[in-house]
Amino acid sequence: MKRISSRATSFDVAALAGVSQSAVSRAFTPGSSIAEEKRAKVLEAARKLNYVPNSIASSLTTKRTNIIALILGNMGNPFYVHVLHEFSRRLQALGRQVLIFTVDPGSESDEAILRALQYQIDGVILTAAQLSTRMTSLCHDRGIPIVLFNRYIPGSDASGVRCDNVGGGRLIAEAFLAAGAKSFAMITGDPKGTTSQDRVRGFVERLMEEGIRRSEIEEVGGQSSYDGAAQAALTLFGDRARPRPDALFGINDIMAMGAVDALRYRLGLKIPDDLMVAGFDDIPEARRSPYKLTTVRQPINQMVEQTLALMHLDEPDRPIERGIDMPLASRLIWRSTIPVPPAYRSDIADDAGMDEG
Amino acid sequence: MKRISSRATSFDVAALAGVSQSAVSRAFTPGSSIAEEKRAKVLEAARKLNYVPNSIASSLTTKRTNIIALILGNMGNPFYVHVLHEFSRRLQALGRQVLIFTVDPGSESDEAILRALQYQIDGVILTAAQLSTRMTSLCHDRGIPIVLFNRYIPGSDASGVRCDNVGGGRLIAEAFLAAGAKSFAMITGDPKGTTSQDRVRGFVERLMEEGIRRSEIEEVGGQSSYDGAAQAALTLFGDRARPRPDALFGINDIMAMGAVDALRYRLGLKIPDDLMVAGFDDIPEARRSPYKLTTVRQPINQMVEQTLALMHLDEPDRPIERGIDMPLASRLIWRSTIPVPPAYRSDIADDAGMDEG
DNA sequence: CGCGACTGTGAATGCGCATTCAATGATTGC
DNA sequence: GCAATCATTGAATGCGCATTCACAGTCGCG
Repeated sequence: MKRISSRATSFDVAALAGVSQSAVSRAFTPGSSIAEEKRAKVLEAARKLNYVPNSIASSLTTKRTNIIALILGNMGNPFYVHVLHEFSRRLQALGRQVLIFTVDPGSESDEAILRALQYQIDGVILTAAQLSTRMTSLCHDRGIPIVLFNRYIPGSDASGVRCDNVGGGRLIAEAFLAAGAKSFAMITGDPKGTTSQDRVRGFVERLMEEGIRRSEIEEVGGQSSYDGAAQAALTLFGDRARPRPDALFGINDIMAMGAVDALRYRLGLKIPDDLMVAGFDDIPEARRSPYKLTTVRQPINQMVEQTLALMHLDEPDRPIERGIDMPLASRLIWRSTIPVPPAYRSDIADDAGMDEG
Repeated sequence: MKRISSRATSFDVAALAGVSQSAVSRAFTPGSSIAEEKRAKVLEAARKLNYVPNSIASSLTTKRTNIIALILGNMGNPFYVHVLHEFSRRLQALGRQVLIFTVDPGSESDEAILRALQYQIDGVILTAAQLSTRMTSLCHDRGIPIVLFNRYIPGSDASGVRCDNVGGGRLIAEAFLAAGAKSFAMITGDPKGTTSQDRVRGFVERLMEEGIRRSEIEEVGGQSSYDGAAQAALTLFGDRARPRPDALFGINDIMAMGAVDALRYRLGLKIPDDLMVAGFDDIPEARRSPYKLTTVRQPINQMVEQTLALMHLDEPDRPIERGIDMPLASRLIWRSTIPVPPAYRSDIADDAGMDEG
């Protein structure tokens, strides 16, 4: 059998149903003017022919493909996997589909956007990747909304959705201080990403308010992955000669998890007895028994919701909002990697009943 | 600014370059007959106009969209996330993109395939979901290859790619037996999936060869997730009155991990001292220190490779191979959740240097 | 020097559908 | 009962591009 075989077209259906091609098109277009009886006849004929409307052809006239490009920079971080899942679910419910573009973490996404543009996508969601202003205007000039997820780009026209990373960093510092920590370390991620930068900034800012000098806060950058963080933890804490910081901030949960495992299993440290640790994101994995990570929760659902709102897919003619950046509130989740000070006892996370889904 | 704004077309470019629209088309089609000098002129004009070829329009004539549908049934299992990542990378390298369809685990994927068909995708990869034969022929009739990944459907025309799950189940049983286990339990997943069924079958088969009766092998089904398995582990082992099996087979790694954590942290059991555990898949997470799961490795790269080969995207006119099902060999990875018998000492996994990527 | 074999080119066509337009019959309001 | 509205309908058109076709130069080889 030939690969390009007989796919019935709307004309074929029209012929079988004894109506015009217009009628077939109307039968499949909700809200268009067609007699119920005729529509039934058309659908019946379509069924007989195994007719499936060609949405590629239709988007040629409608200018809408119902495809959203999702540019993913770091699938190794479960946070983005959950984001992907959530977008896929929500967009499918809205009659849209997600077209995936993966790029190397931290690298330019220009090439991916160019490819996306060829598919005439209705919108772009960008996670974990850089973006040139040229690409932003390329999209905007065509009326295609582009939303930066979990990041922003200073001076960029593109709108972004994120949580208050600076505030979250402060919350972590606050928690460490409340638990009595005196010396601090950080494992940071992509130095070009505003997300990592902001978390560091809030964290450091708060510590400096307590008279701690920036130079006293040890920092090691790693690849934004479990293994990268494990490596970084070893370089930070592996040297027995140096005094050991008693609080470690992992810039995101997956890195904090890598650090925790390295500290425990490679260096034999007890957490939080020898050393307290915090993460950021509150990915489902952070709740699991081996970790019980104290962390800052990102409001993923709200963030997804706001992203969809910014794209206003149902009102394609509305002008695109430029440069919007309203950080959502983040919240500290107390678990077991920081000793809980009495004042916070009532805040301890009750993870029972929370399903990973 | 209007949402539908000026996207330059090949005619605009042609006008600016002083050539025909055909020439523009040729300039962007590798291997077509056009003078190098003219091509340069066209590209220059295209650059000036920010022209991006409309691949939607072109696929109307070429009948190829370069889009592959990936139907995902269980994003909660990291195994499928790695699969997604791998397909995305490989397909992008081949100039294709992945369109995501998520369905509820274990549910029918017919509706998703119908939606995929509307996008005139060039191929379908199906993971973790059921499939009716009607959909298979719908795809095949249109010359669209459909490959079942990590499963097969008995009597179906669709080809599949998977590893030898029966053999893998046997390997697990073998390992338990070699380590001296006498009583056995299983936590199984989707009862409709051949993957779970086959692993169980191989496992049970091997045990029965040793004179163990099927009825002696305890079994609890759970949702195919970390939490589902944790729950199942509690119902299996939570009852102190009953004698405790000394070997537990988690039908995949994520479930084995859920079980391990529940056993350790909820029931205070030591692994492998009180109880040995094995998983299946060898996801990167299984290597991590808290788990060090003894498991069966699925050859993901080979499986992806074979899937692409079955779709032979570059030879669209070649007839589609029907009902192919050649299980790939799987391999036992010894880690720490089963005591390693002397005979297997040399097989212990050396995970150093293996990066999660 | 001459004729077939090529290469490069533009005009024209069609891919499958949504939409516009004008026409039809049906229904309503007064 | 008559004009005015309304709901349906099909023919025709165009979306942006690849491809076919016919034609004009070019080249090679005898």
